[in-house]
Amino acid sequence: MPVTLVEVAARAGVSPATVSRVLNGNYPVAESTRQRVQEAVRELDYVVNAHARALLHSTSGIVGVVLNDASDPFFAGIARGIQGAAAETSRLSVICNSEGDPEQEFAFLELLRGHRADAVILVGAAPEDAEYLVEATARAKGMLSHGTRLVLCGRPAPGEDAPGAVVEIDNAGGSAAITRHLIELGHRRIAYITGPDGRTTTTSRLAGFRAALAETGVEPVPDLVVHGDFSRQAGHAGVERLLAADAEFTAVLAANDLVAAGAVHALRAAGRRVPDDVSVAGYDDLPTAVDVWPNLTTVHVPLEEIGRMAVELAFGPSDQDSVVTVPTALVVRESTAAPAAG
Amino acid sequence: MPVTLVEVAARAGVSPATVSRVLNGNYPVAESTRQRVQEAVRELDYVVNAHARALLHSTSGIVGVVLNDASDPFFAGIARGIQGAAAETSRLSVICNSEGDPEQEFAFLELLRGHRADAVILVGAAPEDAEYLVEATARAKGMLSHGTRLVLCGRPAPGEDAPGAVVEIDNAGGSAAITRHLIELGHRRIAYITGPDGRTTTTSRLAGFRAALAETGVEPVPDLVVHGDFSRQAGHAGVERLLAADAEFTAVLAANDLVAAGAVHALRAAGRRVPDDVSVAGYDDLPTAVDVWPNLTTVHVPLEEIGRMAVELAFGPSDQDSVVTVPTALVVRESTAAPAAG
DNA sequence: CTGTTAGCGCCTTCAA
DNA sequence: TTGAAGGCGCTAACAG
Repeated sequence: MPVTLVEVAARAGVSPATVSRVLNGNYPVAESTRQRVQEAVRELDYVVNAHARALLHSTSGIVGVVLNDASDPFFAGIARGIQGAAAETSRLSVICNSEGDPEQEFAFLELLRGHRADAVILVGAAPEDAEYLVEATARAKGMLSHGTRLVLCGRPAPGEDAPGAVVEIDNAGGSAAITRHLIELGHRRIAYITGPDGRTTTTSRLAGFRAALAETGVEPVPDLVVHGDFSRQAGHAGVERLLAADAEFTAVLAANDLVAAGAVHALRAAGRRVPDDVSVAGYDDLPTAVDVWPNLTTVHVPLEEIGRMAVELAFGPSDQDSVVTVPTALVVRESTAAPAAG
Repeated sequence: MPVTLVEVAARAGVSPATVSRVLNGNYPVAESTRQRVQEAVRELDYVVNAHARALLHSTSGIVGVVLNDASDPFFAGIARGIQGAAAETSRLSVICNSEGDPEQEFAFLELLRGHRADAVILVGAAPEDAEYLVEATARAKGMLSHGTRLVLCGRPAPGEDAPGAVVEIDNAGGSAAITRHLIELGHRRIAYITGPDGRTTTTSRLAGFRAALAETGVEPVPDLVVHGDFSRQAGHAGVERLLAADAEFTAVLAANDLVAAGAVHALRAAGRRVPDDVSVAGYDDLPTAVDVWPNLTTVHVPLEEIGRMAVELAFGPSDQDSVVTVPTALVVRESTAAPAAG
């Protein structure tokens, strides 16, 4: 039903080729002809068919983004950066929520390949099991060999031989920094509420925590590490579990700010003051970190910038598959303090 | 560079048409042939070119979503619903952040039209000026006449004659309900921090507030209405302005939860306890509402459901342009209480 | 059941 | 400076 270039040509009394030339502007056309064509375009409200164009160029102007859940503020921040950078170059970003499910992730990859996405950006932690790794690497090679750039964002490369660019977050470093902060304040018994099992982000943040303990000679207490995911509920439940077990701790380090928010909530519900009785620290510096009271001490991760960087890598010179590691920064606010004396 | 159907056909030793039939499965093909074709598809890692297909069908499997900012939890919630519903029918949702700028909004509409989006969903408040209305109505007609369904989501139809389906939120109703809640608690001097000027949502929420005052005979105090936008900063600044002006109020009603969070913050910074000294209420029931302490009394808006509904309207029977109004519900939590005696 | 043909809307030679 | 012709990858007739 939409208007075609031929109709525009007819109306303007020129050939289709001429219309095309006016539209693309990369070819000399007489001023008067150009005027007539542009008028016809306006009158008919014509817009080029992106598909027909994509068919010729075998490029679509589409950037695929696959992430767990775009309504999660972590992903939302990165997606925002991607979308902005993509829009600046007239590209459309297609956001796909995989719900963290590899099946869905692959299904979206397939769909995006069908749409001949110019690039696909995979955002967020990846599963760590071997099966996934093999499959993912194979997929990655498939995309690349079919002309779609692949960028991993917030996850490490699946293996040495896996192609594609990578924007990594210094999770271990940030986690170590915030752990040291707690230790410097005088905390020795620090509880840790983890992210979801078997994801790269969970592992590296936990590793940073442990590294900082080791490095400063603070003895790790296995019972103080409780499992969670990246949700507020996990933080709440984690603290409740610690409390129910009569665990002794003066600080809680959470896998992210959402978890920290839940932890603060549970602590308050149990009558513990934050930070007077227990310090709480988060990760990611999500917008919510300053809604929580007391405002969360956390690790800042430049989400939007990470998204923009991913787009740059996707469309920059692709001579080598670059790996960029984004630094993180400790942000001290109100939720951490020295432990109560005694 | 990607593999084409012809190559698959060559490898399988059949004609392109046969491959097409196997792929689409809507035509009888001998089992043995099918096997051979499928094997070739696998070996070559072939995926149909969605553009070539779209060219034939003049349908693209793309749902365009235009909103202010996908990282804003309000939009994120709706977008999530849209994305889920779209994915269930193998459609790709394309999210475009217009930053609330009509220019950008129109630019995206254009882009999406170029991609022959099957439907476009416009999410969030619309500007109220006449110029925009005219332009928007014209655009809407353009899309429709070119075969793209249009759904407005969280904004009223631009005019009687404007085509397209609409999912409206009962903003005035929810606002009135929460205002009545405050009045019933005993509040008479209620401050109101508005959303951004000249947007439909701002207007209708404010209207609901005023209607409830009128209906219950509480005298409105113009000085207690301060302007804001939908951000935390606005809430903070709004309260600071009220305080600086020595305004007397026992409750603050905010245009949304983000604003309410900022208001709580500013009140606490000024030494006022919430809800003991001042009650605070928000709107939208965003995830953050329960991170704020005290947990926010607010109006629940079923964001994800609204998104799903928009998709249903987009692809449902289009005989008539339906208008659905989504009800809202008061959620009483901890941030509101009776005013201090005296 | 399978192959051949034509054409979706556009752009890019090649000629004029 | 402009027009005519062919083809991008796929599918829907139409034959066989």
